[in-house]
Amino acid sequence: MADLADPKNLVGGGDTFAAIVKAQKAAEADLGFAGGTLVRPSISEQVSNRILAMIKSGNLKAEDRLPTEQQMCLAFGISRPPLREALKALTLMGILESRQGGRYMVTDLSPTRLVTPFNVLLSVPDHDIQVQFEARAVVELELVRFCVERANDEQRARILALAKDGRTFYEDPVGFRLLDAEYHQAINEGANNTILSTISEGLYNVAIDARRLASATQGVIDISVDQHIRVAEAIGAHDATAAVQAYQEHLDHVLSTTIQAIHELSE
Amino acid sequence: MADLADPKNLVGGGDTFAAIVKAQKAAEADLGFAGGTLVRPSISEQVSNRILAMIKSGNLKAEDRLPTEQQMCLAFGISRPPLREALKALTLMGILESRQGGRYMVTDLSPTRLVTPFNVLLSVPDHDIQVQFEARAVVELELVRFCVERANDEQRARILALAKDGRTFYEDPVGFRLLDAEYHQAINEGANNTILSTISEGLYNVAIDARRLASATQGVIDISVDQHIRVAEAIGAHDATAAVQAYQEHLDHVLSTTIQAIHELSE
DNA sequence: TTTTGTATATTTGTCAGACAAAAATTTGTT
DNA sequence: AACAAATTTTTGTCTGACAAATATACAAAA
Repeated sequence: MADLADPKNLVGGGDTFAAIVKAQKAAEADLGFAGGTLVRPSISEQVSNRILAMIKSGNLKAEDRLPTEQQMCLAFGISRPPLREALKALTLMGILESRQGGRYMVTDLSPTRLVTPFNVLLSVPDHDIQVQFEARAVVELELVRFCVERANDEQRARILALAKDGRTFYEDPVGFRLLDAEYHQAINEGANNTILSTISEGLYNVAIDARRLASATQGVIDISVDQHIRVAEAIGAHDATAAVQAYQEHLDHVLSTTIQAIHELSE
Repeated sequence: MADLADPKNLVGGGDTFAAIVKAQKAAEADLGFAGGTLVRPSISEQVSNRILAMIKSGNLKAEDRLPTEQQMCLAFGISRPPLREALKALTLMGILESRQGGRYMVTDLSPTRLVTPFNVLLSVPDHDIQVQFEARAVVELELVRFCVERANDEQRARILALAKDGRTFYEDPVGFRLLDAEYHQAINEGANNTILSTISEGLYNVAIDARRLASATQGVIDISVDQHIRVAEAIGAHDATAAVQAYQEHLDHVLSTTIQAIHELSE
């Protein structure tokens, strides 16, 4: 028990941090917590709500510059720490942005920024690969279908160009993953539904660790590139059925290689 | 160098992207990827991301207690203000909670809690609502289909019972919304895909403000109850086509009444 | 006149120490 | 052993200070 309180054992970074959490959980497992959440809002909470209210009411518009911290402290009648806690919270939510030496600014408030919470939703770990890919199939197949219906010629051309660029990366898994992300993003943009796109990106990021394994396997990239091109060509030809079918094959391929990579890892 | 970040410059050129990727990789290599060194964004943002990463990786689970601020300062090698900025940011996002004198804790991470801080900003124009319902249709129609395939008899019975219970609430909008949430959750459980269920719950909670408006309107609840029952009966009869069709009609109905309610509000 | 480089001032980022308020823990009493 | 009071711990807030990056003003050069 004493070692938990000893600061020397805590220095060194995140791994230590996680160890503390686990040790304390083990030590205090039986200490329950009553659910009575009766709290008066902290100053930082009030301030961030007031700033949000200003944005909602139009007193603060997108791209507006905020007063300096000093002025805001004076205006709200508080000190810097709680003010900064509020500003930082809004910054992390994608509502404000700041640069050292510069001033705080309201972002463009684009829908893409504001649907960020869905990415947090998906950050809850779910190690069931099948469930993950089933969810991806539901969301991404529909995105492909929308893309066939809605993408303009420029977007179609970009998707095809990105698909063909994949040939450059037959021997470069890291580069291919960057291209792959760009390719999927291009399809999402063509589908023109910000919420579904954000969900898709979240699912993609959840699966990225597994993908790192799979894409290092010989021959996986070639097949993926071919499938990307087939999907892109079907999108270019406005053929929804073919695009969806090709994308389904792609997902099946990624799923099977991912499972295989995981099995090989555990041997 | 700003042109590298501009997507437009990637459209036509076949291997433009390849060059950029290689340049980026070279730049990243120069920076040196010593995992422990924290340099680029502000400390509070880095700490926020590291805590989020711990949640994502499972090192921090829902309802876990965090170390004290002092211990975390030592663990991360930083001082209190930036640490508190990070903790407060996560608190306002509904990921952590704190009580003065107590300790920081991870919340239950329920979709409701995570979505609530954001839907202040998500409830504006018509086309956003269209996008929202389109996303709901994609996810929830597939959940209904899965539910038809996978739910056991007990789950089907529960769904039908909840649907019929709705008749009790013809004159009680508040009670009906509670029942409605339970009904949808029952379908989600029957579908047996945790990720899609989480997404569905998140979308449901984003729309709940608008729903409050709509469900206060005369005659809306009766129609919803009828549609709920039709969906439930189709699920009970293992008829996927009928269930999906009935649910689609339900979504269309909710969408139109929601838009109407918003329009009436702005007059 | 326009451009460019430099020096200054402003502003955010981070640190340190201190105290109040609320909760958690320990101690004392019955 | 159970309950109540006192002590300790922990978060919330304040003040002051300095470093780092940026914005600004100004002077010099084309």
